[in-house]
Amino acid sequence: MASTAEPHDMREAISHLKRERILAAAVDLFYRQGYGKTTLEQVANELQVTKPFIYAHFASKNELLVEICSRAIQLAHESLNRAMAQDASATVRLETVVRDFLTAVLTHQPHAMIYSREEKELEQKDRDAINLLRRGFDQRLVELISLGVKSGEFQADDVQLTALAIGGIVGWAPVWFRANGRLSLEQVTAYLASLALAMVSVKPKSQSHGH
Amino acid sequence: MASTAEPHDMREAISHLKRERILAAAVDLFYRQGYGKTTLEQVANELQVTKPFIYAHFASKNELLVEICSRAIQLAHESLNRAMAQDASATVRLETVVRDFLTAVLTHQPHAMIYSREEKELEQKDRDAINLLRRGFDQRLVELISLGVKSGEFQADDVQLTALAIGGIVGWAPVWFRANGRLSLEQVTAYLASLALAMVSVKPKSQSHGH
DNA sequence: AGATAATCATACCAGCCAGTAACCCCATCA
DNA sequence: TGATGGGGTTACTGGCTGGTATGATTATCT
Repeated sequence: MASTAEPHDMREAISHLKRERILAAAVDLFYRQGYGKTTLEQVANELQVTKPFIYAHFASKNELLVEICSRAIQLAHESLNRAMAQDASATVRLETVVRDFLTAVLTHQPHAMIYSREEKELEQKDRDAINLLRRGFDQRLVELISLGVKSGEFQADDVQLTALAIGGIVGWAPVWFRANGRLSLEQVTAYLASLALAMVSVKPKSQSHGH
Repeated sequence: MASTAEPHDMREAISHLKRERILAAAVDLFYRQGYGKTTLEQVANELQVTKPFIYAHFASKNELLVEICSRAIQLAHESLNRAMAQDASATVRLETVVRDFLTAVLTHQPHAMIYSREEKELEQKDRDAINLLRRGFDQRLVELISLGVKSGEFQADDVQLTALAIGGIVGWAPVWFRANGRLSLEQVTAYLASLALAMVSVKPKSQSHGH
């Protein structure tokens, strides 16, 4: 009787594992080829299985995309929540937010790219739900910058535009970042965060950004 | 006999006009629905014609996309050339480059968005040709910033990353910009240009950004 | 071991849509 | 008014691919 519980957990764990594998393969192919040019058979081949295997775990090709995009946003939001949770000056918090958020989108670069590229391929309702989250990011950034302006730490004539500009630096990073490039992920995020601070007129604490 | 020349010009002009109309309709639909979800019949409907009409002017659906993406880049490059041509300080030139470039991508917002979204849908060689141009933009920005650093106008520990950050502000703008939004295009470009200058530690000439 | 059930492959279907072939209409000329 | 031809439509095809019905294969339980 004690043995009946474990197999059930096992089943669940295996099923979960398979879902993850499928998603990983899909992410890889969608990232490299684009959603439209990727067939489910290619995804299956990558896993050495066949199409029905995928349909045993996902209802449709579109569901794969939805799951990938949702995760992209969730990851971003989690990092945002962590960064915002700390109780510190607006300067420190903005620096942390940019760094953490950049870390999230760059460590999950394919997810981020797929989301921004294939957004239009989603069903309407999925788009709406996801875009709501995006609005949230910009909104929180606005609030944070406003806070810094009020406290006298920041200087910004237009907090909205400033937030969007910072969003641009972050959102564009997955386009050009290469994991094995000249600079490490930490160096990139640190430097870009300092640039974000410069946009709100925070003088860089003249520290080298390492090498 | 003098009448034979004009009709030929006419023919050409008409053919050109038709191409432009087709492209305009395609841009509109690709922008709103995405390339993958848009059928050529929809494009034809938009123009009150039928599919073969399109094929009389374009060899394939893909050729439409290539043309649109090429134009996006060409427009950007032209504005870049104009801005770089002037003989002025690095500060003035960077300000102009960012403004002009932003103006280009925002006045042709759909082109810019289609290009960045559907890049993967292009044939390999088209992608290569177009991406070559993009590299050029970043490269020129790097050179310009380096120039400003040498002249003492700018301060930037890493000119490459700084250029990419500016590229991010510009490249991301079409994502959120709304033509009938709170701020005019001129206000947006002016403000974002000032933010770009702030990133290279150029103090804003404390001027209001208008309303 | 034999029944049962879950899992995945084989084999297939159906619809959508890019691209085409054949025709038609109308303007322009003789 | 009849011939010519180019521009456009109607009507079609063919292949690709998302999705599925069926069956083989293997694990699980009695």
